[in-house]
Amino acid sequence: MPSPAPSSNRFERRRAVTRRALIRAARQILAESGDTSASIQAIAERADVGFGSFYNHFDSKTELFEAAVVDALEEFGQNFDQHLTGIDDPAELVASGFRLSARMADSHPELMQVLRRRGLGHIHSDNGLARRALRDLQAGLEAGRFTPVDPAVALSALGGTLLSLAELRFARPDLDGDQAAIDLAEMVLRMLGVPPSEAHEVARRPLPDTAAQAAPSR
Amino acid sequence: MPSPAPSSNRFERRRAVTRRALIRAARQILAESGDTSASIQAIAERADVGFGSFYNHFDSKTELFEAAVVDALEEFGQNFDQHLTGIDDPAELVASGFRLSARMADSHPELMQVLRRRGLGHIHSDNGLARRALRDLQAGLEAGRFTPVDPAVALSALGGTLLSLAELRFARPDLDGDQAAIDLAEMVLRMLGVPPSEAHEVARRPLPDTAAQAAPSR
DNA sequence: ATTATCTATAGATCTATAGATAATGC
DNA sequence: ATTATCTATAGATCTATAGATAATGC
Repeated sequence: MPSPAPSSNRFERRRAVTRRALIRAARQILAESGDTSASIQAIAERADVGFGSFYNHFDSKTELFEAAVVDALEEFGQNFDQHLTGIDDPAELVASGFRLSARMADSHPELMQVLRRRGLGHIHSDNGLARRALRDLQAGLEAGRFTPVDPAVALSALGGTLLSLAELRFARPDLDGDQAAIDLAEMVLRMLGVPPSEAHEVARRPLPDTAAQAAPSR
Repeated sequence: MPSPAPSSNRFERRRAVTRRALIRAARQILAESGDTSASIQAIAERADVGFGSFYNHFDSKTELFEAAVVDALEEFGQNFDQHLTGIDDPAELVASGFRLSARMADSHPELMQVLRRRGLGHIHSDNGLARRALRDLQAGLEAGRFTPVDPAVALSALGGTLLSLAELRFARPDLDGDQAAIDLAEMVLRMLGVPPSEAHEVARRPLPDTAAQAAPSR
């Protein structure tokens, strides 16, 4: 869906380009104002696509915006894979993912805004971010690193705190974002059952160097 | 705002009735579908109010829906005051509030839906629910019951987990709601720094009997 | 021949306002 | 006399579709 369609003929590729343009426009709108009442005409214009083309790809605006959110969460998840390879300890994975997300408020503001505005409804759906979070949580539960609990409950707690961190960055720009992320990461670890002293240490382990990694793309 | 206007003359009272009718209609819409693109005409009709009256009270739909959310959160907070009087331990207050909220998914579904759909953006604003949460958190921090942290960060974490609990109830109706609330309350206490064994105990203290209290109002 | 995009447009809303109606203040 | 509500409506969108245009498949 986000990839340039590894598929066959030129028709399909052209189609995919139009679809992607629409989704990208929808993502921008979600990030900038979150106002999904923008007219289909305005969206098509922003995507630099003929008005009628919209109906070749989506039946309704709702459908388009849903696809845009899923697309953004997929990219969000891929960012994780890109930056957090090589970390084995589930507790460290969770804490690092948390802190990395906070930094994405600066490095990928569009993704972060989409998460903030639409993430809640996708905590328990299958998408690039939730899928990865659930995987890490389950690994931690099985390894005995976290206190046993229904994985869906753990996922709720993790997702909710992540969303609230995103919101915090916007409601209180005066706070030190990195420090707030560390504090919340430590709290999340305690929440999952990591002993307090250990949570304190794990949440402060150096992050993989984000700057050295691949560019933000697009 | 929610009270019948302790004010003076009949004009003002009539005005307040119309305004309340509009807010109530907006709350219903937020709870039922969350679709804020409902036409002003449809909203006025639902409120059983003349179409043009809308403009006597609000400049835009956005303004109305904002007012509706604040109104709902105020009622949410009042519900807390009603049911949690007499609890002194901040940790128990937080856990009980959490579990009480979960029950409100059944007893006050409209309030819960409004919280779920619009709560995130109000975690750090002054409203009936956040105000009370911040007060309890600060009491716990000052009493040394919670691990020291910026109150705004603690509020974020508490608010985020509460929202995610609301979402969990809808995404996974198969789960035992009370049990999930107890589990999450326990996790929240650990997150705030209450020692694990104590968190386990506090989260399971009997709740004040909700049934015996005053009726849901209106 | 097939398929996607684009332009133009009909019909259906929807918003905001003007002006009439009804109710209260003083 | 003042104020709020209500009804009616003009003007401005907005959606969905029909039909023309352009590009590729075979």
